[in-house]
Amino acid sequence: MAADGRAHDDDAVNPPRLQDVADRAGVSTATVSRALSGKGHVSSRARARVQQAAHELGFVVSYHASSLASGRSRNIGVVLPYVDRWYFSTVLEGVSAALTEAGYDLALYNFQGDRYRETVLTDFLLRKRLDAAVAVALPLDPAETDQLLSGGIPVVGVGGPLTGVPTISIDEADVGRRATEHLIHLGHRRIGHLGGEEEQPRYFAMSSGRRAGYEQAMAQAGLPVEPAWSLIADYSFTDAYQRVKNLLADPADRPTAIFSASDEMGAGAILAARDLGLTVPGDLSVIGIDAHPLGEAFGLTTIDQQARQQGVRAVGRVLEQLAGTAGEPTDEIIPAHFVVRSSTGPAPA
Amino acid sequence: MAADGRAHDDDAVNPPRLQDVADRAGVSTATVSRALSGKGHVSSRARARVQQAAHELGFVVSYHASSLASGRSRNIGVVLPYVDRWYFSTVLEGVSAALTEAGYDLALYNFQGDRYRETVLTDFLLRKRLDAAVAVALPLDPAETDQLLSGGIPVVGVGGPLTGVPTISIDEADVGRRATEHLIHLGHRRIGHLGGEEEQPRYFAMSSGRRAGYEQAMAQAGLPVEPAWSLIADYSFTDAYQRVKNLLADPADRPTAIFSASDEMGAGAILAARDLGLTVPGDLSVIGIDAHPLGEAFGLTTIDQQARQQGVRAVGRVLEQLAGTAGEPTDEIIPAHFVVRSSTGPAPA
DNA sequence: GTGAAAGCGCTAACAG
DNA sequence: CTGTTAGCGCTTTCAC
Repeated sequence: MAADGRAHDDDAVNPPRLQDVADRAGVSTATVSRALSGKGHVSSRARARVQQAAHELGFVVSYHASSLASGRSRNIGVVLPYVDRWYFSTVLEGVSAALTEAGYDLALYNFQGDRYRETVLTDFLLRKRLDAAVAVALPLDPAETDQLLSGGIPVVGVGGPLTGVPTISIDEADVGRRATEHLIHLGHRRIGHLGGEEEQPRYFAMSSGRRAGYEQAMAQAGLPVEPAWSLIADYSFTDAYQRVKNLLADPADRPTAIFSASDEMGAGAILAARDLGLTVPGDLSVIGIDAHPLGEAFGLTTIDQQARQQGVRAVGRVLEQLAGTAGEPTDEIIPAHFVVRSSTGPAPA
Repeated sequence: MAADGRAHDDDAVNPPRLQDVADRAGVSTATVSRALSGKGHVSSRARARVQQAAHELGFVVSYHASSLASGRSRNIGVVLPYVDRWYFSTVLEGVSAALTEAGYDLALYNFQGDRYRETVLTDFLLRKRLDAAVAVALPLDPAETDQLLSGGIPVVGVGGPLTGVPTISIDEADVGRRATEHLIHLGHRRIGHLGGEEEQPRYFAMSSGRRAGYEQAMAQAGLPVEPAWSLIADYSFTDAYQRVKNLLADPADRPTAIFSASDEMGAGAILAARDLGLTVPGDLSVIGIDAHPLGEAFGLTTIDQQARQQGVRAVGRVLEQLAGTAGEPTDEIIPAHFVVRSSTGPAPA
């Protein structure tokens, strides 16, 4: 048993407990707890012995026990309707990064459209294993919000209207207005809009803000909003491609520019135009919102909404609340910047 | 206080405990526990009273306490290198769905490339709050695998080589071979390949399997593998677009078909071809792998690798292991099917 | 079928 | 600065 590469002969069965570390370091469990958590005063000598012992034993605290005793779990829930769509997975990436950095675990709750909306809200979220929650683009109704809040934990929203909860987002209307004005300043007067699915208003309330900005800019410039040029797609490349292709099919009556509420749809619009033999931006200008990586190859002009950063900030806010250093529970606007590429240009003569 | 819409006047402060339910139902906490968990025998009368009381109190078990006492947490970890790339987010969606369905919580551990590889493996995964783990496309080295396994919990791999752990995946080489043969049977002899980044072999070992299948098919058909036509991209649309554009720029020496290891890259290749005035499939045929939604609008022929289903199956396997009903810890191959669209056609004369 | 009681492993007063 | 001592809320033998 001496030739064995592994350490001791008693390290097999049960994982070491706090008591084991205490015994080995010759102190009490209370001291071990303090030394390891950094809370409370411990002599540097004792601390060293404890750390040494803990290391030798390969000790790691049991989170269940720790959580039960302390009431805190270093675990934060992230609730979202989708996980396989660009905006959501990008926000998730940001949330995940910030949480890992802060030493928190991340519990993922995915509605999957509406499939588990009810289940997640009632069964999962309330098991009191969360210190806080981040809700991504979830326009919950008042009852549902109450439900979410009834856990008594801090909740921060991202990218969607969530009344009663501090929210991180871009200024949807402002972004819509600026995108439209960009086209107007290029001389376009026949400007169409590609917006999000209205049949899923619970999730895509954001698209209505962008549309509002578009209409506002058009009105301000004295330009008509042509209903036939207001397309509704499901935020996907393919759906936008198809709809825009239909829109552009009639040479006699089509816009010279399109403001798309998302880059994926914007890219689809560009492909549709090309497939009809139109040039971009010669015959049609397109601007999107997102800074989706796909836009690069299409030369898509866009407004970066910093999705990842939205997630990072949400975690920042949540941690502030947990630390008790939070200020007013105000909403926070993430700045959005233009990324001008080659899909927008002067209106054709 | 009677006009208050809410129930009792004592429901404010602390959440109800098992003891509260027991008191109200007139039984012991042991009976409540049995009745609510369904384990052990309880008279139907007692069960009814308990459920009634629990419902009235709005009782929900504390998972921390439950986990500490039972050693099980109904919480499963998912470890992956990215969360904002198609394959990973799609697998995650499948895992998430299956887990929610089974009543398990999902703890997300995201390496973010290599950024938190170490941290996740050492700090997070070992806190013993997981019943099992699913590792997605993580070619860990033996030491890391040991680390992952040292928690003593079942681990199932998805889509990547993970020696010592049962893995769910497609047959990479077979898929690469079939895709290539599809092109060969269409009469193509000048066939290029668009593969994954070799500089990230830890994650994209899968691409080497597809490449191997390609080379195998080419050899079997007596066709040469032209090194200049073997492109390496980073799995992104934009990078593929750029590289393929460069490849196709020389009319004198270019392939008539490309087998792309992913749909995103395949779509990028199609756009590149079009931007050079080439027609697809007239001048160039392209086939990808994935069934990525983006492929539809491009008419991209592909092989569906059922990414979501891979995630679902992984959960199935994990639950089997947890239930003790698992068979041999064998690897499992997910069938992959052709989805023929318009990007592949007869080789030009 | 049901209750009593002993923990699960850790934290947090409270003394000292 | 450190040890003692209660629990945290639930599960689970072990008797009855």
